[in-house]
Amino acid sequence: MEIPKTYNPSAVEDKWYKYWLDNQFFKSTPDEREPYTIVIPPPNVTGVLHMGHMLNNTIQDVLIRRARMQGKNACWVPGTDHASIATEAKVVNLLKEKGIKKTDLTREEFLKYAFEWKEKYGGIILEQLKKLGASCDWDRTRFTMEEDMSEAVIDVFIDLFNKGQIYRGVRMVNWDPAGMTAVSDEEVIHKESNAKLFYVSYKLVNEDGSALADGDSITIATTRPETILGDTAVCVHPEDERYKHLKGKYAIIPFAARKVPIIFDDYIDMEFGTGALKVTPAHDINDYNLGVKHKLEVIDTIAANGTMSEAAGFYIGEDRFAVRKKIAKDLEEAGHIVKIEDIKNKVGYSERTDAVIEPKLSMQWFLKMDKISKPALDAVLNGEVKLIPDKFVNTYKHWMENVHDWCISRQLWWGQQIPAWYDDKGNFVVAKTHQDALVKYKTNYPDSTILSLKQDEDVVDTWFSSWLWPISVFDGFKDPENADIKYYYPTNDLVTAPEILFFWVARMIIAGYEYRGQKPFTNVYLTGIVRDKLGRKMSKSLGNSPDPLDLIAKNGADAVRMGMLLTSPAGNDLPFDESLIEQGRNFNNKIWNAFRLLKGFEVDENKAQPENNKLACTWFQSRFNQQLAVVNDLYSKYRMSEVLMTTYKLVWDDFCAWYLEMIKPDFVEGKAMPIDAKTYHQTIGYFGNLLKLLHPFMPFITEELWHLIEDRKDNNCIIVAQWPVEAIIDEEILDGFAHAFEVIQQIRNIRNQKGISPKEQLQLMIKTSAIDNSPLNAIIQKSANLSSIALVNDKPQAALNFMIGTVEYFVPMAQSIDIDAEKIKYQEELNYLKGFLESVNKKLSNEKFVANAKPEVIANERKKMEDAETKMKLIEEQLAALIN
RNA sequence: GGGAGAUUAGCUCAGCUGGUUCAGAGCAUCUGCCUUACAAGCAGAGGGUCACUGGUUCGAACCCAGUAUCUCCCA
Repeated sequence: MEIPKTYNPSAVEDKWYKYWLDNQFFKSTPDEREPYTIVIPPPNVTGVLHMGHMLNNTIQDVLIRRARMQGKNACWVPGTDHASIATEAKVVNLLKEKGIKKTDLTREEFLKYAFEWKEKYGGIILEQLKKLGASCDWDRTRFTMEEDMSEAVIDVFIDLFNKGQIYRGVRMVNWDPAGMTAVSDEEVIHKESNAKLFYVSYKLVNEDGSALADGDSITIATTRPETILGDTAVCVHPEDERYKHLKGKYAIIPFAARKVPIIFDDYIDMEFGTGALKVTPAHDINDYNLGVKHKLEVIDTIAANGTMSEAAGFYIGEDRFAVRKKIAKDLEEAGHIVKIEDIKNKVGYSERTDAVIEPKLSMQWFLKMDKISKPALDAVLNGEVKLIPDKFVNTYKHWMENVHDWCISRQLWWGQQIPAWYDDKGNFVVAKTHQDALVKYKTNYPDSTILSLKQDEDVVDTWFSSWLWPISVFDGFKDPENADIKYYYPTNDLVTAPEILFFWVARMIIAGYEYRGQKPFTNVYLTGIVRDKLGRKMSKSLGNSPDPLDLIAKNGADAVRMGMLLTSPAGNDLPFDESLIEQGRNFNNKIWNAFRLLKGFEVDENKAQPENNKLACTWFQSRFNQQLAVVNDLYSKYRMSEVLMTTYKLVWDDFCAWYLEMIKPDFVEGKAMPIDAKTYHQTIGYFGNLLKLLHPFMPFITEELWHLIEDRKDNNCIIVAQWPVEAIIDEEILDGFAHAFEVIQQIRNIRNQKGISPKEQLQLMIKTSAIDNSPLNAIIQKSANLSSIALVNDKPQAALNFMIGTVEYFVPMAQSIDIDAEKIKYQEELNYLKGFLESVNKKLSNEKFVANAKPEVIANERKKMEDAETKMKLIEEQLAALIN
């Protein structure tokens, strides 16, 4: 059968994925082996696979596959989260297209639509992960809104409420007028934008309303004139000379004609604007704080949907941004505008709907964070939970030490409904069911005759369910002593993006200690953000992200996986370029062709193993073991791209370029000689070991070749093959070959410079007294295509020379040798060595160096000196010979 | 405004506790090759004032201070 010259992944990948599934290689159940567990960061149920997922899940799959090969019981739990805001927005839009308004539906009807939507589209992203090769235990797939997981969320809410950790309160929240819900601080994206700064004059009056004698107005600066109608004070700095005389005076709000006090507070930045700030406690967090401090009236002039409310008194029902323009014009006409400046400021946008966030006072549920977060802070500081890279520890610490209470309610239907039950007077109890609530209510309010309570309309934040993920995927709430949770928890590694270090990772650690008394995972590997060439984050909205599935279809999953991991050190951004995938594809092809070579060998079972091949085998064995140790060490440090690069070079350079060339049989009269059986079988063994090292990165091609290179039984798959065991490294052999390779490279270099074809045989002479490198001479002879290697005492006539270490080599040349060029070469070398020797001598003659440096450092300097002197002597001899 | 991090070859990155002939890797580039596994390849080569300015030290890419630029987080 003819083996194609290039590797074709598309035929291979689906076949093996199905084979792995059919043989249940991804499946995990508790047993006596050591567990190795990863819970997936559940992708958003509305999501489709993007480059960030690719990176993230490839890393998880690499870790899982390696652990599996190490004989651990590897369990990767997949699933999705319900993403309240995003999903509800999707469903609302879908209904709108059908002509159905959300407000016309009951909660139950709406949820029915939402679940239908989830059933239809919610699993897409998981199917896409399969194309990538993700070896998740799909039987364990979970969803944050499924019944058991939701029950856990409600139980946790009730528990925390009973512990006094959850409270209800009025707070300034980030209101998303499009989503009609509060969002957390972390879900607000601040963007720089161009704005206008309006300078507006307010009339000043005395307490009794009479005009002031001197000057009659104060000018404030604001970017939000539409909030003027909610102003309840004007604030200036107590030290500000311009305004000191206004103590006890009042300002009149335009249009509203309200009389509000001039207050004094050193919060004010005297430099900004006019140094006078209009105070709108209902619509700005800082103003709100001022309002609390100075006991100001709060007038909420903007309604939930972003239009002016009744309380505004003017422009009622009109959108806030329309009103901004309108009121500016009206103020202008009324003579209140002093000037308008262009400025840049930061405006908050909702991560989910992209609407401009409106700070708004509203009644929300909060989780107190001060006490509950303490163990989670300690765990990271004392290294019980490791962040990789550890530079994130600082960020984590800073956040956890300044943590705000967590606003956990959302004004949505898609999510777990808050288990709080109200009577018509606003009294409430927290309970799991209506029945429980009534019982509790009777106890708390024995005088009430009420027969039914109304459940809170809101749901909890999605993170309030996903923070339980590492516990709830193993049913650790429903059945805290079950076999799964006891076996798999705490999990080992979590792989996620730094963006959600706080809203998810920190909170999972908190929940872990609160509910299991244990960390949820040991290592948190924080990936970078995948960016395009211009440094922009790859996102659907920018349209700068290639479709991962197209990339897979075009290049194969193995090539894409490799491309993703080639340049992605933990925590650093990954500037993605399709050429990286090309490199992955080329590498696949290289491996494929190594296989073709091996498969093409004719094996002679009776032929004895030649010395050359025996040596080559010994060398490769040691080289492999040496690099295996490096790889294992790099894995332990989670340096994935370095693992990959090390393996890449081991395969390409050491195995293909050196080893295979050494053992490749000669051609005699146009026909390849057979290879001896021993070398052949050893080589197949090495190739298998290399495939194992590659498997976590390139699962498909390695599985394919695993089966093509040898006949194996059905269950003998590389996915479950044993990871190679570290073995002895013969340093002497490695050094000897390193030296031999240098000699070969020098000879090839000479060929290149002199334009001598690789086919033309050359001679090599080695100056004796040098080390006896003879066992490797045969190898050098073959790889450099030499007719002979001879030992000589003196430099032969008409020969080029080079030095490796302190050994001199000569290559006789039929061609004339440019003596001047040779002289210059020697002279340059000599000059370099002179300078080098000088610097070494300077060190050694420095008393302080000799006194302070470590003994081995000094010994090293001495050796450097000696080596340099020997070399210089040799070069001087050669120079002298040339001149004669 | 506050905090964190970064700056090393054309690009993307390593460089541990300051000391090995210490300035490295991959890609890209250049030169020569379609040599019987692979041109998605082979052989070889050239690229750097380690952002800048000072300091500490016998010795600095590495430690310290300042400056510049960039990124991220928070307000």
